Amino acid sequence: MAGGTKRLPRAVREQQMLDAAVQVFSINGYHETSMDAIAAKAEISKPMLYLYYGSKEELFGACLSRELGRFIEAVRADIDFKLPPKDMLRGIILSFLSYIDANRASWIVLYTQATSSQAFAHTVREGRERIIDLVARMLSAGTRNPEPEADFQMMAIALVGAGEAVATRVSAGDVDVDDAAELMINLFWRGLKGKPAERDGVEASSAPGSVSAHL
Amino acid sequence: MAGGTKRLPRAVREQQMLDAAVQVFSINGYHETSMDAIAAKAEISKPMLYLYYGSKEELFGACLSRELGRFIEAVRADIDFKLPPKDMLRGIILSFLSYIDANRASWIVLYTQATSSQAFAHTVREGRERIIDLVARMLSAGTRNPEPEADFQMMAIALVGAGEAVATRVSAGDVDVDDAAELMINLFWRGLKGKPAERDGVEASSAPGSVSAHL
Amino acid sequence: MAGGTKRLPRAVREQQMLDAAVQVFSINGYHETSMDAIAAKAEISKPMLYLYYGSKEELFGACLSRELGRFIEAVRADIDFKLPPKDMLRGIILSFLSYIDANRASWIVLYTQATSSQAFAHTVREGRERIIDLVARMLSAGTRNPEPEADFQMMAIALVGAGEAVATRVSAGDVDVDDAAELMINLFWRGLKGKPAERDGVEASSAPGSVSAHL
Amino acid sequence: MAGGTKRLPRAVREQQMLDAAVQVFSINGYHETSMDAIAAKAEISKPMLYLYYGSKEELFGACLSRELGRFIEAVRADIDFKLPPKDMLRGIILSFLSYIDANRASWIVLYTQATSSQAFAHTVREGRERIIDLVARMLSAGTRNPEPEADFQMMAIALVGAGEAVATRVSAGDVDVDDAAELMINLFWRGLKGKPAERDGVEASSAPGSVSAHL
DNA sequence: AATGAATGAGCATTCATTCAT
DNA sequence: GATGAATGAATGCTCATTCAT
Repeated sequence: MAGGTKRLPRAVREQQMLDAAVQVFSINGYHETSMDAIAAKAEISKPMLYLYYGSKEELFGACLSRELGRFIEAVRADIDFKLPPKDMLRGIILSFLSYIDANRASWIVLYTQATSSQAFAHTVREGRERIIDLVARMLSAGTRNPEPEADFQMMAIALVGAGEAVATRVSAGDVDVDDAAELMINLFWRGLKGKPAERDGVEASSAPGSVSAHL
Repeated sequence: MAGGTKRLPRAVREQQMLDAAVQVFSINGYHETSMDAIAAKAEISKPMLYLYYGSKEELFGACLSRELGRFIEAVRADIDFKLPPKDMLRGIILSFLSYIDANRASWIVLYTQATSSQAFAHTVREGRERIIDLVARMLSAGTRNPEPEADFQMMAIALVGAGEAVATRVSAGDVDVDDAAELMINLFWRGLKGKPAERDGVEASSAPGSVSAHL
Repeated sequence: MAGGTKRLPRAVREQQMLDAAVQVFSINGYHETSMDAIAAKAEISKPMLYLYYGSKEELFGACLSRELGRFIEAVRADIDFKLPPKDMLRGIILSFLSYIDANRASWIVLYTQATSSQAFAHTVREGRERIIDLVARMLSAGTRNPEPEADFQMMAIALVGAGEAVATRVSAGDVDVDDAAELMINLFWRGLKGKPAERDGVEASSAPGSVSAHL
Repeated sequence: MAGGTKRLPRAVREQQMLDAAVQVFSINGYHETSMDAIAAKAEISKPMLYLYYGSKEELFGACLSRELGRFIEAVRADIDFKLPPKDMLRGIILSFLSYIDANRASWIVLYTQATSSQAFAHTVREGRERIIDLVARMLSAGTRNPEPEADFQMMAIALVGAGEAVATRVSAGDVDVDDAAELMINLFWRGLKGKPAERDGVEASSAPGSVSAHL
């Protein structure tokens, strides 16, 4: 009734399939999703899926790549290396969380799914690495001292990890993006020692009410 | 005739099975692991597995619970709420990372696996929540001001997320536990504004060479 | 109703399966036969087939081997190298044709099937080679002169080829085993030059009525 | 736009397709060959195949017929019923083996393939029958006595069977055509009783060195 | 208490075949 | 005349799960 037996150009079908696949995979997970289900969702026949993507694994890989690419692009595009450090940090955190908030179903779950099967561990790891590198570069850009490269990398890992965790809550609808972002910014900017009520400006590490004073 | 058919007390059998299951699950993942493989590893018959655990899902759930419990217990046991804030932070981070370092195969992979299937999302979320609560309470313990409960919760989420990300690297053997711990402590304690290089003592937020000065 | 859910020892089931498989394969051919069909015929479930034989190919291979073995054994057992040459020839031809006559469905068709898929060409070739060697040895045993080995081999190939062709007719019910055997014996014994009509004893190559006299 | 879409006269296309089909079928076998593969080899689209031949089965049938026809024609053309019997025999054997030797890929394999699927058993049987009739007629032509028709038929079956077996070796490159032909001629001409070193002329059934003396 | 034997149900994958252009 | 796009229908194979012993 809806779609049916339309003759579509290759490129269109590809996206149609990927859209359906991302959707179904993200709901049921990789293993629990059958090619039948994807075909049904895409309103095409199973052979088409195989014709275009070869196998379930490759199809998932294609989903992963597309989503990964979009995500990284979105984050990268929002970074302005000319801004002051803190604003850069704010920018990347907001970008990160916002993207995921706007693409919950697809991204987080795909991301989650992908980590479970060794077959995709590689792809995900690579994708995450790119984000981490981005963040590490940002950290590195904020300083002139030759801090050890490895340290920035490690910090980036922690930051991104924190971001993912918070993002998961965001995507689950548990928390508000802006609140979460603000909190992360403060947390990472001045640490637990100087925290957190102060929204900005006053950076007194000994400000009254700071957690650090007591923690 | 004789071989293999030992009559073991229930409790022993249970652990024997769980040990085998954890091991196989952690290597191959939940879906890629067959009950046959587990039975073989445990050197018992499949019906035994079903007799004791009812289903694959329940068996995995049992693995998850046991490992989760051990992990949380290990971390909790290492926290001393009477220590000064920073030492508490150091303690929990070290405890967290050390445990995972020592139990890589089992824990991280199980953890990873568990997140992929909706069936276990609940259990994992619950387990993580307990850790987060622990951390949140720790944060809360460090202050007297009535900071909003939710903020501590959020911070804890970020902290634990960072911890998990770093732990993954630790368990992969990519980084050294102590180095990672030190870096996290500094990062979280004084934030990016503060200088990570300094190992301790000197907490000057304006110390030369601090990342914060430039980032 | 008939077989059902009996618990049979491994060895029995194996034969039961092989019997069914040989039967179905021989009727429909390798490719046209589905594992479902075999399972149905054997009155067991498909997983059993896989448990016992691993794959369709292996199952067919097992059929092939069993039938091949039986056939070769039957022929070999009937050869008496102490008999006079012509009697040996008669013996092997009769044995060959009789076996096939008595096991039509299974053997010939299997034989035919097997040649079609490259996967089994090897096995069949090997089996045929054993028969050919047997025949070649028989030929060789009848002479003292050092005829070139290769010549006996070649002759054996021709003989066996003729045997297979005739056997196909026998198994198709087109001709009578004894008539066919007699004719082959005469043909091969004295060649086209000799008279095929004579049943025995009189071997006069110039006997009136011999084909050779005129062909 | 330009490439590949040549408008060819029907007859040419038909041969082009058949050539491709024969080639692919002979390499991979009937079942293992997909229409896609044939279309690709013929450098046309699949619908063309269906337009011209209706179905895979019919296409294969067409291949079979063409090759069968060529083969029979080749053999028939080489028979000269006016030659003396033995020369006729020599002629047909040489013709038979030579044709196959020169057309290995196509013929033997097609032949082999065809026998496996019941769908073509008929066609092949018919083709073989024509060869057998040819040979039977030749045998019959060599004699004046009214031997039972059936006996010539039977002998022809054996002869052709032997021929096929030897031909298979020839086509496999295992043996030389001329050697094989010479051996077959001798074998069939004077039988095992009077054999085989003597190339010709001397037909003494008791010639020294003959297998017959001892076999 | 313990297991070898057995299966229902499902899933990825492949083709021969056909429209719509 | 020629084809890219599309599919219905099978089929091999696996696995969680359960009896009968």
